[in-house]
Amino acid sequence: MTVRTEQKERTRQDILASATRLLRERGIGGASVAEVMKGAGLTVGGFYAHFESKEALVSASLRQSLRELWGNLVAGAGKLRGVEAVSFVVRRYLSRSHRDHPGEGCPLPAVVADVAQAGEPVREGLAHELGDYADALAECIADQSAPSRQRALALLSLMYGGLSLARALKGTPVSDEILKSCRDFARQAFRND
Amino acid sequence: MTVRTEQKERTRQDILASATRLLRERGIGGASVAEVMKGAGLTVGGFYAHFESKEALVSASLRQSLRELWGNLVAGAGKLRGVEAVSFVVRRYLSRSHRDHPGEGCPLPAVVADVAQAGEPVREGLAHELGDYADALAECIADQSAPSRQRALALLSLMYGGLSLARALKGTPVSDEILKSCRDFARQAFRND
DNA sequence: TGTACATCAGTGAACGCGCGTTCACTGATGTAC
DNA sequence: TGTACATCAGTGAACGCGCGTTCACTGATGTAC
Repeated sequence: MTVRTEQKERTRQDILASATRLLRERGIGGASVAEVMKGAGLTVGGFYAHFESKEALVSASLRQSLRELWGNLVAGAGKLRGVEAVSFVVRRYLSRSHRDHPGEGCPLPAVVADVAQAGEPVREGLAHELGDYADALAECIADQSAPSRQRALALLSLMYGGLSLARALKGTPVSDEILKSCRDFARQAFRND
Repeated sequence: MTVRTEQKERTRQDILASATRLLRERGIGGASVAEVMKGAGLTVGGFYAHFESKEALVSASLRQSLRELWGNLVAGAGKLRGVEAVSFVVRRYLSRSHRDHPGEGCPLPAVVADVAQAGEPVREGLAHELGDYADALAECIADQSAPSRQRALALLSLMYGGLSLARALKGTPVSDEILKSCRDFARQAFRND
């Protein structure tokens, strides 16, 4: 019994991992159920024994990968505070490496436009989560002054926007320019904190 | 002869206008050729007499609506310079009204993710155009110091990012927070210019 | 230990649907004489 | 001015395709006696 359910849980995680990679690389439309299952070494028919629908899969994948990415980012900053924490975070998030490997990075650029079209529950879920990341980031980037959720939200928007545009313009000189400009802009804004 | 071609050109503009509205509201996937034609009061079959493919339509629509939006934005700032120009631009672009009426606003949030998946020509086209807007914006937001394309690119990323996230979270308190945070962040960053 | 049965994770063909694109056709407009 | 023909913008049915989802089935694993 437990052996069976353990095996099934492992399979579920395989599907989730495959979905997460494909979602980040190609977006919701580009990650078909059949390809997700293929990526997990399975065939399409078995999918609905693990998830109620594609929407449920997307929702689960998004929550997990967002939490992982932003958790790592804030944890990675460690004891750094103020402009040093900002510098660390943008150097990682707004890096050419992050731009060039969407499959292992932030899922937001691939899904935000679709979320805007999605139902209220999805949007509320993401809102709640982004709020949490903003609070964590606020504490991390605060120095002498009090943590500012407002400035964290703006920094988050700048990072997301810069990465998304840089990816859309990948292969052109402007793409690199955008990454660098956003990194510098963020550092400068937090310099006198 | 000219009467015929004039009529046809007018029809082409109708199709383009319908496409532009649908593209901004629903993105590339959500704007089917049939619906675009219906929006122009036509039926689907006639489409290919005006555009070579859906991709060509998207490309033409994107170019036109981007140019219109950013042209208006910079022109609207008029003689304002420095932080006052920044303030004007973000008050317009990062407004609740802009967030709530995608059909008449910036097309970037609806298409950027798809552009990242598109071919090199599309990406290069957008890169060239964004570079131009950045240069125009740089001149507009410069004060005593020299125009800085770098800071314009970062401001552009912040605006795009903030609007996109605010739209994805529409209907939640975080959405309003993001708009305000980004406006304030931009103004503060250009205050000592 | 061996046999008969129950369970259930995963298979793969099939479904209905909407998409981009094609094409034979229509009918109003313009041209030739 | 009137008639026969040519042009061509737009119609609407049809195509092939990939999608999300369903379902009858398979075969390995676990249970009962």
